[in-house]
Amino acid sequence: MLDPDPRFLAKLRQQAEFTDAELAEFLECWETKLLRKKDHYLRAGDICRSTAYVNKGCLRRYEIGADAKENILNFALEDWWVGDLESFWNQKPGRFYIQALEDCELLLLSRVEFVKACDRFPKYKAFHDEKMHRSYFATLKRMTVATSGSAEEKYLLLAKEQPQLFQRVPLHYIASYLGIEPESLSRLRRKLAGK
Amino acid sequence: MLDPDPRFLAKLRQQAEFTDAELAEFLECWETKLLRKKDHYLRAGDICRSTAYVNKGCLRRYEIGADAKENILNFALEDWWVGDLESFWNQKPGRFYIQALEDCELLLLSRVEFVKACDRFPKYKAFHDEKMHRSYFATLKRMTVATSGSAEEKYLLLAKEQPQLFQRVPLHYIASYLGIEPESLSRLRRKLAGK
DNA sequence: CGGTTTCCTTGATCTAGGTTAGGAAATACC
DNA sequence: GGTATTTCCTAACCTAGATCAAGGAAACCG
Repeated sequence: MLDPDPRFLAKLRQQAEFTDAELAEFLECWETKLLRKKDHYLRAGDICRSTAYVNKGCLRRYEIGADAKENILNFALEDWWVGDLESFWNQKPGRFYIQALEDCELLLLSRVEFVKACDRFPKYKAFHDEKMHRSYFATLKRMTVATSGSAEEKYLLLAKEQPQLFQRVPLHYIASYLGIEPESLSRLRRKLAGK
Repeated sequence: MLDPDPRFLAKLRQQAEFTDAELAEFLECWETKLLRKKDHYLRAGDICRSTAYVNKGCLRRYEIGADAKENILNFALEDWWVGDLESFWNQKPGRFYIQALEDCELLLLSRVEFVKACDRFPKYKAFHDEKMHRSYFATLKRMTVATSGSAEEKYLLLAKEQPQLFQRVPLHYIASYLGIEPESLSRLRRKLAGK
């Protein structure tokens, strides 16, 4: 049934300090969700009703700006968490889209089960809070990168930090993530290749 | 001695649900810190050892990028909180500078007292967590604004949302916040004034 | 009070990246 | 197997904002 990535279990054992017995009980609350390429896990206006772990596949999170352009905030590969934490937190409609770029397998814990689990396993609540903090700090760092420096710097940084993305994500999505047009990315790559 | 803004007390009473007796005890742990214009409350490399409330004055939070340029992340007026949450959280050196733009009066709760207070008043811990979440969600929103749209759009948005800033903060700092050069801001304002 | 910063503006020039308009290779679809 | 769509690239031109250079006004300081 549920067939979690070993890293999923390792995290719960190490970071949330679950025992094997607790883990077995906890996993009962989770369910598997399959997404076909291009399916959306979440759309703007939806309320995020579960926390999700990427067991298999690759997704992108984006929003649509006032100018009707898609603006990619991040990609999620295996062993990442996806969702709209704000919407999940306050159960109000969010503004993000989360879409599968490949066929995906997500592990879901519904909001209801999440609340129960936080109650039953305080260690899990602490684990989730910690995740939220890390996510906050990562966003702050990302903001620094996004607002300062040239497209070239941002490209080189991404190439260094997440080279796997280039094997799995079309370049025009990478361009959107970098905040430039596909044409500019193409030019940039040609320039860098010629060096 | 401690002479908090009424809004400071109101927040603790309403959001943290402190009783008057608890409040009196809690306030004992706080201290006042005065900053002269241009003094720094925090510098890159410092460990943030207190959580601070702006009782009076105006500050800017900025970082210095790889290109040695100052990059302003936000301003803080009265009734805002300032600090480096990441550094305060994990007690490691941070990368932000926080500087007084006017003579300021801050109310500080040291890290040590903070930990005690979280223990003694779980409601305060919840209040602080909630603040942290709001701060996270605000950063996410700010990221959207910062990475999409023209300088003009960002300027008009700021003028609408924080008009008080223009009375108290030099324009070249506003320019830095908007991610443009002072010259560009000057030209932009002339263009808008002529309309 | 005069001198030095700090702050704002203006003009001329430059450039990264946007825009527009193709067109070819790779994939998916019937 | 052939058509349609998606993905990726190229080239010519354009624009927002950076950069460089200069000057003036206000605030601050001895």
